[in-house]
Amino acid sequence: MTKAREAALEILRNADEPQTAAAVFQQAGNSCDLATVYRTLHYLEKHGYAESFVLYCNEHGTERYYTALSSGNSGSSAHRHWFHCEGCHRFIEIGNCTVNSLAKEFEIEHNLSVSRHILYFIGRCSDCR
Amino acid sequence: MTKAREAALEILRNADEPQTAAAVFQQAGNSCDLATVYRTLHYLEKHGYAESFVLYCNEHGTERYYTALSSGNSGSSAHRHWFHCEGCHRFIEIGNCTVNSLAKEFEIEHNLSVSRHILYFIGRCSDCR
DNA sequence: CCTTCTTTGCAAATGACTTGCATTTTCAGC
DNA sequence: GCTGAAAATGCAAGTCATTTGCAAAGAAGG
Ligand SMILES: [Mn+2]
Ligand SMILES: [Mn+2]
Ligand SMILES: [Zn+2]
Ligand SMILES: [Zn+2]
Repeated sequence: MTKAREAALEILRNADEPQTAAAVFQQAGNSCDLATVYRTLHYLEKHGYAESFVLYCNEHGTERYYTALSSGNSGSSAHRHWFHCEGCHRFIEIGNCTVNSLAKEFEIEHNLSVSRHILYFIGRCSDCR
Repeated sequence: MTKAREAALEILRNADEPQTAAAVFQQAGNSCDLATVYRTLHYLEKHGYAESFVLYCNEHGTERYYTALSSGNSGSSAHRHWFHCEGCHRFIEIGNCTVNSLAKEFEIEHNLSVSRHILYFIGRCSDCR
């Protein structure tokens, strides 16, 4: 765990919503190169410290968003899903992920394996409706 | 409905899985410009003839995939969700979308409105496991 | 025909993300 | 501590899906 990785992970952990590479870069105070931020996020995801999803929004286009995953080995956090507001572009966490059971059924039905799934809502939050 | 739009929509309707702009372009036999294909897909989505989602895959990177939506006014097709195989990159349709009820609950709980949602599975199909 | 509005082709631009390469860190073993 | 190989980083250039400006081609209506 290098300094840059520790820093990025801490930023994700303290964030209350998914963060783009650019956001992490900025919060890191430009203390390292953007390319390093990208490589760092890849590392964190690959090693189970974070997960990501791509989301398209009219205003910001297509970007990858990252969230911390509580400690690869110890912690138990199931992964999370989010609602994204098209007005203020904030994220709101969606409660318990009920997709796993659906995935299980699908796996059996088709004799295949689902390694992960992506789910998110798009709409307008109470402030922006 | 121009000729190019009709052609693109027909391609989406005949496809048994989501198509990228490049795929539509190619199937159209390069009969029109790629830029036109993009504009056409935007048109189809905006007017309820198609829907899309962005998906990231190691091999093809981040791309937008389109599917036909049975006829904006008449047809009744609820939208669909897909499983994407990381081995052969084929898509398999996931049965009935059970996310709407989840979205409804979320709307009430947070007093907001969910206009759409994105859900897909990633994994390996029976041929590729 | 003629005018006006929309669509298209072509080429250049955009922007998120990736990569090659030279330089710096990290860190295990001495 | 010192040393060398392996891993990480900065910087700059590249990639690639997607978008956009603009002028030419079509469509619609009178
Ligand atoms: Mn947004
Ligand atoms: Mn794929
Ligand atoms: Zn909002
Ligand atoms: Zn497969």
